[in-house]
Amino acid sequence: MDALTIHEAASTTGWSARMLRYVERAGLIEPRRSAAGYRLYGAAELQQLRTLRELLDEQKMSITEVAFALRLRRDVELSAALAGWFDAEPARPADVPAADWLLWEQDKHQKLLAAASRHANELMETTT
Amino acid sequence: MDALTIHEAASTTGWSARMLRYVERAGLIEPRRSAAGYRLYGAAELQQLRTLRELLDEQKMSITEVAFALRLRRDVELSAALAGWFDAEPARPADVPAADWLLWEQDKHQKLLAAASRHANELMETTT
DNA sequence: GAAACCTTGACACGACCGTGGTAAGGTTGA
DNA sequence: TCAACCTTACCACGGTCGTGTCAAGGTTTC
Repeated sequence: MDALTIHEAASTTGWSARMLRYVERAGLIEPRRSAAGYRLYGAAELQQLRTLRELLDEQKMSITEVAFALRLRRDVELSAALAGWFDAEPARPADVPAADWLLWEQDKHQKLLAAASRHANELMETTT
Repeated sequence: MDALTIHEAASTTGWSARMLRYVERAGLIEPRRSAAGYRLYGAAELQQLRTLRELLDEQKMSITEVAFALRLRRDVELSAALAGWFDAEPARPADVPAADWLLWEQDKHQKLLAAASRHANELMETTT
């Protein structure tokens, strides 16, 4: 059997069944389903549920914030857009001549995109 | 003068003065202050305000989400904790022998931390 | 076939988010 | 000096988050 139903998983992890469904809808932990549609929590999911609780407590985060971090990690375009905004105006290094600014920016974004897609590829490889 | 007061900045960027204060409290755009405490928006801040609006629209994000992304980028411990959680259980590559798992994880985290602090250093250099 | 599970969907409710407004008071400039 | 700004600190209000509960119906087990 080696997989728990939702209330069993709830009582061994300290979450409520309601919250397990909520965590699933947030995209954080999606257990496999039985033929009839019952959620089946394996050892991996149980462990993730326990560490998720620690993560939320210790880092003072919310479930939606973890979900957003997940979105950030998956959506390369999004993280590139954010990185671009953060790295923009606030204090462009005075030693970079203004004419080179655009190129500098473009190069940085290029590197960032390359790194991001490299990471995405790694994920693909490890999960298949 | 070359710096705008809050209502001027508001009308040229399309935000409301109220929202400029809100964006500031979120830690996203913190204009310098005059001797009397008036907010002074320079060209950099105005540009960031305009691009922030595009960022929110195009990527369908909220101000608090951008604020969280900023926190992520600044708090290395936080991003390491998140990366650790994401990379944990879900599907550890079967080809990596279980005994090597811990080392593999540690190495990955080490690289991540190195990259993060490298990035932090870059930020330091460019902003000083 | 009945008890004890599971499913999704809905209502509820306090807390916070995104906004606007207003009040009480300090600053600036003609 | 006085109008037109600015500041912070509140009240308000619809929307979403985190959480519980309940209803209507399918599944598993004895």
